[in-house]
Amino acid sequence: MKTEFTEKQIQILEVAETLFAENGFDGTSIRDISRQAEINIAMISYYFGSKERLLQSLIVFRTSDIKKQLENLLQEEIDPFEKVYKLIEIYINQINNNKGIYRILHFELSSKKREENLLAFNEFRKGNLKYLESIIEEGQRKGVFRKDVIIPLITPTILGTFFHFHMNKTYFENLLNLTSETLYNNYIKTNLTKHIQQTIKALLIYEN
Amino acid sequence: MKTEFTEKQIQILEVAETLFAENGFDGTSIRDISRQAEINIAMISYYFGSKERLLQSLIVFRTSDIKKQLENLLQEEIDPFEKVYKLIEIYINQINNNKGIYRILHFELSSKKREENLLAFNEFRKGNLKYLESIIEEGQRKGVFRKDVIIPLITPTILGTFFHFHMNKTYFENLLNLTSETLYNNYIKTNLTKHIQQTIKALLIYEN
DNA sequence: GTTTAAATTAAACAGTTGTTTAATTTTGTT
DNA sequence: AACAAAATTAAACAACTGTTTAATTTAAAC
Repeated sequence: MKTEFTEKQIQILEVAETLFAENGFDGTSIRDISRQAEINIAMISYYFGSKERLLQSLIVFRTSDIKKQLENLLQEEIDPFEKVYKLIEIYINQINNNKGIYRILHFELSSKKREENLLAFNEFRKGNLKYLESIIEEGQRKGVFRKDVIIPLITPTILGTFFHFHMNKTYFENLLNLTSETLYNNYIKTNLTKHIQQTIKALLIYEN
Repeated sequence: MKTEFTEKQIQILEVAETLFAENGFDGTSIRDISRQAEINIAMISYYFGSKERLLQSLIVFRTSDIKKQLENLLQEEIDPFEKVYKLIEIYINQINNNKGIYRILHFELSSKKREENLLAFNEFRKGNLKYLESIIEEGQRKGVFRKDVIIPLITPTILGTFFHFHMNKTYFENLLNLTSETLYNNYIKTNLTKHIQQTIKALLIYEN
């Protein structure tokens, strides 16, 4: 799989990202993409081979630097609480800044139809889980976290909360009076992030 | 909108539910549906008017009894913790028993393309939020819950955690060695439900 | 300036899409 | 049995799907 792209290819990828995110993979035709990217239909097959492989290129193009960020976090000499807080911040920022591709990943890759294309992404996720595990185990060794947390279920709570909020954007904009894009993004960066951090902290500390 | 359906219509709705859930709305053709339901293509237009209205009928057909369950819960004379626990159980059971339609709702109704069809479902959600609010406010009055929880963000944590787990079924089956459908469902009913209950309880109690 | 490769194009390809038609069969009522 | 309404059918509709073709234009190398 190629990992570098020309300007023209990036132009196509960016249009594809927008349209896939808005209308889904099946809901977007390569004619829609070529029209909006102002290129000939044949260029998509010419550059990427097929519509399916265009999606795969898009995934490679966008999911790259979160791994680096997590590696850096692991090295930092801060207490476990701070680390968990920062981990949550990294996740939310990363997804929030790449809403398009994560919406696509969330949608298209969770359907049975396209499970085969999932393998590389699964490895990515398992890697991320390793980082979370080592942070939590460090906190457990230091005696500040509970010992009976089910670590693999923490990710669904972090990401699930965020996704559920974001996937129901219109509903929450309406409910919380977030009348502009800025207000919406601010709400995510402050209230929602804080809510998730608070939730995970409480879960890691509270003994039943 | 019709709310009662004949046997033949239900047969079509059930096939549509399965296929929409598996392949998405755009990924399913009315020929796929008619083939699997063993009826003529024209019958779908004849009964439902269009493919779009078939989806709307399906939503009406499936999202009906959770409201009743929540109303009954509200009347019960049990302490706030128990009520929250039961609320979470009701949600998870309801979604778990109607995986198909909730997958469709989660996917199709969160795309910009179909936001117009969402109005009725939004009312349904706002109603559900009212029930949650009254349970939590009761707990706050009785002095057992924190006062600064953002109630509208609790639903994303409950539903988001569950959805994220379920939407990534293959990944978690693999990760947690849930080698059969029974094991997977048991894990949801025990571990995942408990994790969510524990998380929300911790959030409602723990003071920073 | 000529040659060669890369980029771009319009057109055609063979299928599939959702919907409608008009004809036929089945069902229920009298 | 005769009639009307409802259910079902195959066929056709025009529009759209992803992909490929062969011809043309552009760019790079010499």
